[in-house]
Amino acid sequence: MRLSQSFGKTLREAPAEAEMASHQLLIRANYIRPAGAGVYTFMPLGYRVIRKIWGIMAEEMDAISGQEMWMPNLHPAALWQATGRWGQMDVLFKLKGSGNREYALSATHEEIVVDLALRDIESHRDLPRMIYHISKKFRDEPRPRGGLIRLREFIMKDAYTLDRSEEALDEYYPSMLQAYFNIFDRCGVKTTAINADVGAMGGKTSQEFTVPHPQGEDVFIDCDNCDYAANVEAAEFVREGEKPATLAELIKVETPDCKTIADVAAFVGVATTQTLKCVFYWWRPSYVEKPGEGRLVFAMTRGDLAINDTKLVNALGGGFLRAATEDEIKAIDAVPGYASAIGMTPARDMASPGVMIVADESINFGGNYVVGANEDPYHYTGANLGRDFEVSRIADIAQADTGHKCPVCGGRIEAKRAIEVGHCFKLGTRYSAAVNATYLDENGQPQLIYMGSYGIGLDRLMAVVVELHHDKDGIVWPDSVAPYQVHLVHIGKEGDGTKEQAEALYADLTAAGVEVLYDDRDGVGAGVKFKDADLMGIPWRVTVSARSLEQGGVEVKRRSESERRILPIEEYPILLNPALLNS
RNA sequence: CGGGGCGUAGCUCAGCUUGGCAGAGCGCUCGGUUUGGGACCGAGAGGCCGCCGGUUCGAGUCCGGCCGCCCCGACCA
Repeated sequence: MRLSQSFGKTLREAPAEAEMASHQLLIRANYIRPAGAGVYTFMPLGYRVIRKIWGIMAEEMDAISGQEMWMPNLHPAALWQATGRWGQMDVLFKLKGSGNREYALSATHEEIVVDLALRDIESHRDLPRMIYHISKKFRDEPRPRGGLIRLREFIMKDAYTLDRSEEALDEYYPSMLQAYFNIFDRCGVKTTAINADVGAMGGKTSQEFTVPHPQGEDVFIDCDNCDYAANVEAAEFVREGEKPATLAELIKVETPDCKTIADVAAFVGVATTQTLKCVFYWWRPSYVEKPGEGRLVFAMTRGDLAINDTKLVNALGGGFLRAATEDEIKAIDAVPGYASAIGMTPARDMASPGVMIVADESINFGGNYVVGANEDPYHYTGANLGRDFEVSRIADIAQADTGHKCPVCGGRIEAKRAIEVGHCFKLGTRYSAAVNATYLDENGQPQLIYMGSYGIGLDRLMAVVVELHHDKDGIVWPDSVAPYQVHLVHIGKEGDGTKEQAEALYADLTAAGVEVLYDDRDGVGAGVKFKDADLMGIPWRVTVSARSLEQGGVEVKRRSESERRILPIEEYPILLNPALLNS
């Protein structure tokens, strides 16, 4: 490609709204252009990177028996209604065609795949199968961010497995995880696979591939001593603390202006571990709230810990939570800021009357707590579970955080931010059951198909590659995903013979199949060309100039290194295989 | 959806406090010089100052509403 003919140009300054390095550099270096919030055009260079990543993914998927196909992005509403997600997935873009036909834009493709399975999988002989495709996803994200990190329209590789049984799925699953590691390794991205909550995707297990990054939107827990790692939504930790040897007397004390745990602990003179924190939620079974549906949930944990909403939902067996309103809290005679379970009748389960009180395990690792008196402005001291109040159930609902004890080795864990680049789900029969997608087993009996789904965001991965591979001057692409291998730079003036040499080299390299970006621009200073080359980040820079020719050849420089060397012209065929230059 | 910030030339930004001719640098066009790290001289083009309404003799500037974009949070299938 001749730079003199390329569409678009590099920018000296990044648009003001770009904050992340990848966002700034990809725009400045002419890889992407914004069309709106979370919507980008891939310029010629950017599209070449996407195609490189695409190729790596296709190779790795094919290597584990994947079959590449191409699924639609316009989804008839009926498919989404069949799985129950039409009314549940809030980020689903919906649109109407003529005659009131309704469609969804592809937010994901489980619906398409399970419909295919329904039609085309008939016998156990048709299983197992692994299919995948790379195409656009559309999600009405409330807040796109970070350039290509979080988009409303993005490119995803998603693979789907169809198996006879859970065991068959379990057996295949590790090869998918390995393929994922291979893909990320080949792209120059070191990932950590962590156990994550499955969320509303359904299913039972999921592994999230993350890259630690300060501007990531995921928080995960990492042990500094062993390899335990998990998303905070699923991370376990060891509660520390002791029950008191003797129970103190329950005493009501006046605590003016003490609305927070820290206030109360300081006022009464105890550690926050000797307090109980109470948070009120409104639980409902479906995403869309319906009048008269749902109930209040009273969540409690030791005062030094925070409640994790996802863990709480899981402890309740599913559903959705929002913060309870003041009226809903008052309806059970609790006083916000001074609430406790004292005097309340806990519900036995979600269907029973009383107050649904869920306490974190941590309350068993302490006692003689300071708790609210359900009266403004009073607290009790010396409160103890069993003697002074009861709960509906005790579960793991507190969020793991930095400094907590590792559940595996007993070391200390740390909360870190990360960017999620891939996710593998064992879906089980969540979707096949919804549409009754079955196969006939050896005995002629219909059995539900076991599914798995496995996604990687290509554009997000591209951004992460840049986050990990750049310096002050620009991008430094790994060879594997670089849009071109050689950035050929011509410097010289009319009639000094340099142009002819550069043109000849360009022709030879191109004819030999080397991917060359050729800066043939006339009247552009050497400084500009070098700055652009650094910005664009192509692995090898080859300069043809009067100076290099005087020194006997062309100058070769690796983007990632500062060393430049002269390669004699007669040895130029070595450039036909740039990998040789590494030796 | 809550909090904060921003919207003026392709990009970065001044001008708004205190209403009075629409500005700079970079980029772009033309001519010339230059040619190893974002060069120089000269001449140009380029604007619904986000949109709508209000106040005013007069609004980029003041007031109200809306839209868009960015950041934090919520959400994140």
